[in-house]
Amino acid sequence: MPAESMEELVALCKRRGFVFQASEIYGGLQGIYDYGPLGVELKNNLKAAWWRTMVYERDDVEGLDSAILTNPRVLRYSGHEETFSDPLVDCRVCKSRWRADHLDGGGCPRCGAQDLTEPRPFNLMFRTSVGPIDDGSSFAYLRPETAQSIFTNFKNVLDSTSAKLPFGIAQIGKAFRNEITPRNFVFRVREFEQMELEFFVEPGSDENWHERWVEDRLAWWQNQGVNGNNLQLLRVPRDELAHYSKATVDIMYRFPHGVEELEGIANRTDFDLGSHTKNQRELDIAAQVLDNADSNARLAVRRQGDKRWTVPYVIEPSAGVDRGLLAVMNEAYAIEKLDNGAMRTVLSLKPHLAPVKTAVLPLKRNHEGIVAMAQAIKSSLMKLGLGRVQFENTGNIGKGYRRHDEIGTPLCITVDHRSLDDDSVTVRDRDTMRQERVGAGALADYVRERVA
RNA sequence: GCGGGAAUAGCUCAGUGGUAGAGCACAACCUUGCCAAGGUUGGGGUCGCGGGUUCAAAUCCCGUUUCCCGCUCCA
Repeated sequence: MPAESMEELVALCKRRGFVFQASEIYGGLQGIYDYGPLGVELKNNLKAAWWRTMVYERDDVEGLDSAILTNPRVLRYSGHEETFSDPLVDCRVCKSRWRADHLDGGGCPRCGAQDLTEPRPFNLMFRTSVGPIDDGSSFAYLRPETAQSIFTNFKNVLDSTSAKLPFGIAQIGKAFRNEITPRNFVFRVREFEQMELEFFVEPGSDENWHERWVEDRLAWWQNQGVNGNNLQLLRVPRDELAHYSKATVDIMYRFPHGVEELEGIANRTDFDLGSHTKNQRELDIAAQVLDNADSNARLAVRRQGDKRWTVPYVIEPSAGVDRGLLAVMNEAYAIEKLDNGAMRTVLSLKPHLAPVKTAVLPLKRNHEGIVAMAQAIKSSLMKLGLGRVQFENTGNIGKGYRRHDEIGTPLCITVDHRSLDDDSVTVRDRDTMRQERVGAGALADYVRERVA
């Protein structure tokens, strides 16, 4: 049962330390958020799951971690300087906002009024000055997507790994967009994190690969605990496609605020490599690209047989980390009525995503023997390297369970009087609330099987 | 950026011009010992921020920031 509203999730995130408003003590900053102690664990786990699937479990993908500050030329030839800078005008009569380049000069398209504001450039890309002198002569953009630096590193990766088509380059990292309206918690924010794969294929095989990636990505989200009923595919209409795209399929998720994009899988054709390559005229580039006199690299592969240079097509599965976190949290969230009539909030996250893997609770708070044994078990579990193990000495076992239900801890291990006699503990399952008696010696395997 | 709503303790809220409150949560101790238990005690708020009106402002006025809801963008 997902949350009824975004507010419920926001409240839980704040209360338990998943997500905070950035710069909060100074009034915050619109569309910017910080991840707290549990949020960073959940986010890291989600990213690790993506990396495992996209890089470790394949032999045709390499990883990359490139810089955020980007030479403006990259974003000029990528088309971002052109398309990410929209002059906007406001209608003073009906208060609507329009892109100046979409107006035909006949006034406001809605009410026809001529009382429009002057077009104001609205740059969706952040820029910052580089070097000690801030006179605008030397600046860099904060990348608006992680994709471009994958393209600009195409030759580096190709030359250093002997990759052959089809192959991909994966990257997880921050990107920045000066959104007009940040909204809906961490759904649309100005500083966000992307998980992007650029998968390079032979032209002509692109449509097949596109379909395959859509299926793979849909399956992946379900493996993260997202119910397939809350996912749907949207084939983006031709007139709404991004400037680089031949076809895009969005994976839409039923967020608390509505059905919106969780991941986009685009067929970027040879637009990007074509845009960034030198000697464009010698290559057979299908996409319309800017003449490029600045690039010093040929971003193409040479076919073995006829020795022709080919600019690969690119299939791009591009997912939002923050949105993903919101989705898996929302899916896991439930408020349940217990047999005794009390309520509990439970976050039934998949164990591999849970911020805390196990909690160890002494049944009696001030009992030296029980507390010492619980602490010993905590350190031994910690050494398994499965993730966070928390020692929870609340003095009230029920409260401890409630707390760990709410943050999604899959297993709670309780040390009681009997533990001191027979060296066993009870392990309580988050979802069923059932307990099992486990010998301390068998605990490591028991836990490993269930939370790894 | 425009229009509408909101902001008081960690949370949920009460408090309509006169010395900031409750419940829950949190901390300590006692009791209990497997699903938010009981008792005692305690910490915590310049009422989002800035200005104005007033003898006096959480309260009235103006501005501002952030969040939420509608218009534009999209991972």
